[in-house]
Amino acid sequence: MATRAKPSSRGRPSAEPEDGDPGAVKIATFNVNGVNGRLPLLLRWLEEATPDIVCLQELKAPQGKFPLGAIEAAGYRAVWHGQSRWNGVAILSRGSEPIETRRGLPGDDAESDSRYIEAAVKGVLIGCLYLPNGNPAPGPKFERKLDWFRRFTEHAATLLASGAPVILAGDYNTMPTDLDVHRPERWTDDALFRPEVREAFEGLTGQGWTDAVRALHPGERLYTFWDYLRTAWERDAGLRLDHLLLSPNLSGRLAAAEIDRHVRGWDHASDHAPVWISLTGEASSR
DNA sequence: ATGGCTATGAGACATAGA
Repeated sequence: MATRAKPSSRGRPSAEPEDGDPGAVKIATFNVNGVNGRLPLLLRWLEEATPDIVCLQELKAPQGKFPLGAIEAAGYRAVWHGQSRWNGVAILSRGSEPIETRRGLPGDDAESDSRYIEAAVKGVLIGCLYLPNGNPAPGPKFERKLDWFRRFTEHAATLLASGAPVILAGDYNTMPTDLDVHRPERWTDDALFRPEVREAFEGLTGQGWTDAVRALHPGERLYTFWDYLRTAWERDAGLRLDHLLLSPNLSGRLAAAEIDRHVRGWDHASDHAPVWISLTGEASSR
């Protein structure tokens, strides 16, 4: 391992919730950057972390090439929305069947990328998203990102109005604040950090959603992504792009929120690390 | 630093990622 990498400093292997709450639920999001190429690492992490619910992004696999057999052998059922070569999202549930409630956003058409899937899992509604990157900005790709963000925000409002307990988890391709960027002054014109995108994120959370990781780590510099280029991992030159947003009726159950940084240091890693939260069981509300 | 790396599917490279 290179000199300054600190994969275990904040990133000890994720543990079960330590409060002895039998109803606790652990929910994770992980941009795997290729679910088949990453399968051994994904299975290793699932066995170590034992999340109850997992949102995956960037499957980079068509619908028929999702590795369902290996996922089921690891104890998970799954729904997924594949696409050849790029994008692709999935929701995994340990020991129970996710009940798919939607694939794609309102306003998508037959040509749209596979970037959203939604399912009822273990008493919560899970929206799993992969928001467009948007670079280069400005330009048509950036406009498509903003349009996707706008339609997603409209859908999020509909979900809130339903009164259901909802978690919107995935790769938002958005650094919400300066604390989420290694060198913010270098990113001001980038599609991941431009004011329009940060404002879109603020508009979304302004509906009442809780950015779970930030809520439990205020003021802390946090990253979930480290580029393969320029020894970004070894220099800890990262970005926080992967977020779990909680509806107001879930925020009181938030018990832990962590980034499994050490997974980024494993051989053949994704450029993203898994991010997870745990919710207390409903019976043990505090 | 329009540089560097990694993934996919097609086809002996192109394209996207962030």
